[in-house]
Amino acid sequence: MTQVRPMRADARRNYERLLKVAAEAFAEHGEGASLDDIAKRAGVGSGTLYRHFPTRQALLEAAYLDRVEGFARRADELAKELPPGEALAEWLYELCVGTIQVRGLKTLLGSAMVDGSDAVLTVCGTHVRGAAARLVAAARAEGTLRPDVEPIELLRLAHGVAGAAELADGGGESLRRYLSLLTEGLRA
Amino acid sequence: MTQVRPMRADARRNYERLLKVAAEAFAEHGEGASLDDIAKRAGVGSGTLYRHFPTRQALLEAAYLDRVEGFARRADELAKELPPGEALAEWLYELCVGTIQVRGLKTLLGSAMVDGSDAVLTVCGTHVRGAAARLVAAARAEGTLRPDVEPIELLRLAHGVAGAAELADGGGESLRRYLSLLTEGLRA
DNA sequence: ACCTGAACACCGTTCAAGT
DNA sequence: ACCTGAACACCGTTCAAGT
Repeated sequence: MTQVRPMRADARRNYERLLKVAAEAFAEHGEGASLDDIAKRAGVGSGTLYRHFPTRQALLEAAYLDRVEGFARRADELAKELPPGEALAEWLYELCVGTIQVRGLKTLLGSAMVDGSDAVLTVCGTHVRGAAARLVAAARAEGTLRPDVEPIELLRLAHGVAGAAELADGGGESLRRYLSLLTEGLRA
Repeated sequence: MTQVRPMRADARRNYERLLKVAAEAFAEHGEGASLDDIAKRAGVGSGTLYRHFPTRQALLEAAYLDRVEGFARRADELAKELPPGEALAEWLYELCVGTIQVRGLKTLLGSAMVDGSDAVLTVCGTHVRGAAARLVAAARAEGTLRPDVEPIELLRLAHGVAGAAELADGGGESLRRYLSLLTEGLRA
């Protein structure tokens, strides 16, 4: 393990300002938000932004890390409050709401669900996959979930359903309906 | 109805070259393909591109119109060959394959499925919604499809599932599985 | 009527100069 | 060690000048 030296005071200040501004900007303008604009709003040269976050993806991940951790914690909360099947359903619902409401989070969560060799060990991916795995295991043991469905598949399908609901009403009532269509199936 | 005067010969030539080049460019680089590049490759000034297609969306729609019409025709073919439920399933599958394989088509089909007041009467939307409506009506009459599912909902869900499959393996084997999970449901 | 391409505004990214 | 901001390349869009 490499030692992480503490940042210089000004660097740390810039880093945190960037994170805060970036979270706002991505939420407002989506994942395509202007990086130059983020640097300016944070009162920082554009080079500084690139020093801290070499790619847009890195900034996106850092900006929403706490939110993603929130989802992971929420999974365990729900697991205590509800029977496994309902906990899983509710968690997926809340995940979808976040996906739809916070522009930029969709891309981030999506990239945590791709089967690309490198993206698998992304911090964000670890959190969300872990949480899903715990909920799925419980629901399986309870016997309410098809035993052949993998956690990651569930995450991807929910991600897709969030997209479908977005097409319908930009995240209004249809989300709950579409999620229930997924769990119930389409057969007569 | 407004009379459509025939285009001047050079205009028509440019129009068609633009369509051809645009279809290639969108397929290769996705919906974000450089418009300037498309104009150059078509041997045309950038202003000419904007004259014919005032928005990127307009160009996208024109470039893939024949493909979308192809999907509509395919729906009727399948309706003759297969029992209604299977025809619907197969059509949705093929639609998803197109969505995944031809970059740019995803955005176009997606915009044909949004519930935005203006997008409803888009040419592309009319085609694809009409085809879905016919297949759904038959499957409903046959009794294999939940009677409360609207055609447009099915299109949106399939679109979402295509996205999910894209996350999995970029459009390989998982598409069939995810579509069947949707139709079968997730319950044990 | 239609086309061209220069002009403008904007953005991402790099890097030499500064502290 | 870190920051700044000018510089470069690229892109979308408009519009005056041309045929």
